[in-house]
Amino acid sequence: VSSLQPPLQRYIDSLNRLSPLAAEARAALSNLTLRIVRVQEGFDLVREGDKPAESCLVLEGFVCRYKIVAGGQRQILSFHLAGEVPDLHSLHLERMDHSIAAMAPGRVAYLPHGELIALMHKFPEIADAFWKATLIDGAIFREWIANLGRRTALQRMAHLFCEAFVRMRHAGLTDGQGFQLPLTQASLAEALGLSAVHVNRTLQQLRREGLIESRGRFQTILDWDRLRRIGDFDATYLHLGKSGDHEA
Amino acid sequence: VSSLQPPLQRYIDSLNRLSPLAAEARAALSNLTLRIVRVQEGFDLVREGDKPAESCLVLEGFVCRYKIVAGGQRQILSFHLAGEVPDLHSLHLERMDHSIAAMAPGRVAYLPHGELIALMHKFPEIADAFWKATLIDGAIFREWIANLGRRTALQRMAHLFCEAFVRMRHAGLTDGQGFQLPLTQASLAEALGLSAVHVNRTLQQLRREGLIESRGRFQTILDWDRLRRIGDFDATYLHLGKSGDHEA
DNA sequence: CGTGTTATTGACCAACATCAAACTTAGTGG
DNA sequence: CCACTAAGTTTGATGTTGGTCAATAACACG
Repeated sequence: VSSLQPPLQRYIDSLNRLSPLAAEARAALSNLTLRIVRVQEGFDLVREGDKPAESCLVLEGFVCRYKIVAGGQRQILSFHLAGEVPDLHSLHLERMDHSIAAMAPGRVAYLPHGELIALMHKFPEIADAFWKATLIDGAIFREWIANLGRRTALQRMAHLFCEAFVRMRHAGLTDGQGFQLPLTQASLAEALGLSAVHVNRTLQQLRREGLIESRGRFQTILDWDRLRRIGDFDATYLHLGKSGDHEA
Repeated sequence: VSSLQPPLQRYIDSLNRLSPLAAEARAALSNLTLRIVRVQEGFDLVREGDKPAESCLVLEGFVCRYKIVAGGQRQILSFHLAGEVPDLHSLHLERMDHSIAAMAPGRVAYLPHGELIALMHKFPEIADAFWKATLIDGAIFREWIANLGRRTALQRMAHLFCEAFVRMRHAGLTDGQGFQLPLTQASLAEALGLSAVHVNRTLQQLRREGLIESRGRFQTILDWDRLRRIGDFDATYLHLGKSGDHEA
């Protein structure tokens, strides 16, 4: 429907970094049919139990995957920026085992599975890149398991800020040491396995210690090196290539 | 090197269930070169930081993936039975972001990446099955994130027992409601993000309430239905096909 | 300006960790 | 077959982290 969606271009570039794509492959990707939807904060792009026939590319905004557990509480599983496809796995896994929600107003493009599959058959490099993208997803999940299982609140939060910063910087969404994190403290709590109150206190501690600064939802990292050490953060698991680490 | 390794056969069967394989594809898989290694408990099959040129198939025993965090503590990320390949992802992710260790004496077969890649080129169904296997891995990680983030010690443990039981039953490793779980309470603690002492107490609670029975490392599930409810367990995420749920 | 959401604070509580010791079990060598 | 040992399990006492509840303050938006 549309050409020249910059986030689609970013997605193609990121695939190309994972597995070099021929020019025709890139062209074919940029001609995918996009069903574009504008989303409000809180809108579920996909729901647990669905059997989707499309995957979604985030065009604008900020998206998370989550599960609801017994007591009705929510656990956030991952965050996704513009230019990412959070549910590529639904190509192969019929039924969604979690939901995907917008954390901020934005736009997403649904990509038909049929076309994606056709592209993979035609261009094996695309299949490789898709697979590799889902593997990196898995690597991030593993790091989150370690984060939730073995780190204190302060460490977890520091780690999350490090991951957010590195990923946003890689996507060109940072402004120096600052970046927009469109999350309420309650959502942060759902990602970190903490209560909202404790998130508030932990955040204050990070600020008190001069590690970060918050101006509304805009966060600035004041002492990257110490933040990284506290959060026990090592960007290897993001598999971003050379730019894995960071100089303040 | 060897023919007729039953665990290899089981692995091929499980791939075949994920994506139907032609007879020649199955034959080709069964002719893979196997570098068989006998492992002691505690042995690292693969180490974080490695750039492996092989993936490993568990032939016998019980294996886990883990990460070491800042304080030197270990977080277990997943368990793997005989007939599973815990590090298929290393086909595409150059550097290991975690380690894999034997939790019990056993045997593993290392499969050369080169041969696996050749098979994927020759038989696209194999590539599909491999990919899908790694996606299921990811689904299990997601459930573990929810488990660690939002459930109490008792719920987590119940959930882990449910997952272990269902997976083992699916692999034909159960004896009625019983199964061998070759884990110390300390390892259980490393999987559940708890202390060993608290694992002990929680285990006692499960026993006191008539949910499970432990005879050494042999566990018997006494009240599946209640255990499942307590652990908030729904086998969908295991993507095992029809036999997802269970009748006591 | 209201009005609803989000952030912050305080008081109190529960879950789980830590430490240290005793007890049990499974191996091992004599 | 027994004694010895090391690993794993169990227990008790105590400490800490983080949760819960409830109220207030700060924003954001129409």
